[in-house]
Amino acid sequence: MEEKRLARKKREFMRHRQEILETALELFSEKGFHNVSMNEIAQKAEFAVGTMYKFFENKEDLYKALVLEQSDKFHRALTEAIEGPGDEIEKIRNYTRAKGEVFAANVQMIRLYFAETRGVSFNVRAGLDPEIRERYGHFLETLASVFASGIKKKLFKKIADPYHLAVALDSLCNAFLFLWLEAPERHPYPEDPDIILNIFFKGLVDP
Amino acid sequence: MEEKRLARKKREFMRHRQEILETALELFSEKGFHNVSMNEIAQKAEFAVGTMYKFFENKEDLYKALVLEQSDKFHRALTEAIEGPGDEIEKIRNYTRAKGEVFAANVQMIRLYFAETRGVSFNVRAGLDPEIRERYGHFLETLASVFASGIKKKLFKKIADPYHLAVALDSLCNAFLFLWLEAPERHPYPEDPDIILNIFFKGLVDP
DNA sequence: TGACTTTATGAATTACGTGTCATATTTTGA
DNA sequence: TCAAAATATGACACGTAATTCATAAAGTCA
Repeated sequence: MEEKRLARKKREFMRHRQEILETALELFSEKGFHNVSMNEIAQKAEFAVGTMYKFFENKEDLYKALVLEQSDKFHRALTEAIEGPGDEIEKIRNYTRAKGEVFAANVQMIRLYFAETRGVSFNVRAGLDPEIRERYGHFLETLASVFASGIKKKLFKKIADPYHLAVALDSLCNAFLFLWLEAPERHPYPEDPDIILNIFFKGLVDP
Repeated sequence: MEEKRLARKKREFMRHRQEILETALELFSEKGFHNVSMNEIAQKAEFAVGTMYKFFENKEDLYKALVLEQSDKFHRALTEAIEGPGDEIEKIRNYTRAKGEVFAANVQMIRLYFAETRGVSFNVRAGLDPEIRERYGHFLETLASVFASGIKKKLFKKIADPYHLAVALDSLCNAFLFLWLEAPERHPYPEDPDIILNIFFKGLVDP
């Protein structure tokens, strides 16, 4: 019974922690790290300020936990998409679709995610960047390997280095996500991944 | 003689103002708006804190002046590139080259510029965004019109809406600039714009 | 239920950064 | 050269927000 009690305690602890993270996500994504106070988070999450520090060492720690957790979710979804079945063209298509879907379903995360992965991370003095960036870099490598094998199989023309292709595709997805974020009704991307695939696959001028 | 003196004073004032802006650029681009104090800028620029307030109303005002000045420089260079001579293909090539050149020559600005144009602007509460964003949006329209006329002349295939093409090209440039920023020796872009043009013009799969 | 342990609370402490202003320094013009 | 005007200075007043901790509340178990 001792164990069960501990387990319940632990579960409860984790649930509370999660509630705080969710609240923090809302606030950080709306206003940015420096424009949100611990008091504000505490109030919105219905805890006392002091209680926050039972869950996280300090504000930066809370922020890091949040970004790591979220980016993990993203990278899992994307990796799954390109490691699923299908040939290389299919994988690229799946990746593009998955990226649109995950982001559309986690709008709040988009700003935060870009702020951290795109190197404009002015939020946390140091320490977060490396972890996130490395994970992001690793993911790009995985995507690059899809292009590499597609080129080997002659499915793709060798118009650029595979890693560069990965970077290019990813950046197109990001750019269209931004458009959509600003004016969802006017832009097609997460709805219709072909917008991106057309540009990427077809090329602008005749050979 | 009265006038001349005023002119010299004015020139000196402007020079000092410029020095402060340059120092602020270094610091902001390295650490971000919130992690740089007025004291720090003052010290590095070799002025007293109080003096800073002779040049700028407050910290936000200084930041705005900086970003506006810099983004102006950028947009002028880019607009020039696409409004210069040559057919549409040439213009796109010029734009891609110019973007690489301007950014390579203003490395410090890159982070700041992206932070503001990409909408991850958590830096300043409000007011700056609209101006910069509008200018950026306007610039994309100009670029889009190049694609539109290229399509009309059948120089380009109509694989996407011209505005989307503009967004796509711009985002490719940005992505490659980031790569270069992280590891200049390993990445080609500002040196060799064809990396981008290949991807953009050729397309990955055969028609 | 009541003594004891664990956890939550939020007022108080502490740290820090902006912006001010009385004073010091420099410039100007006689 | 010197007094008046203009300008620069930086110690400090002030506000804000992170973090702590003495105390209150809740939970545990005999």
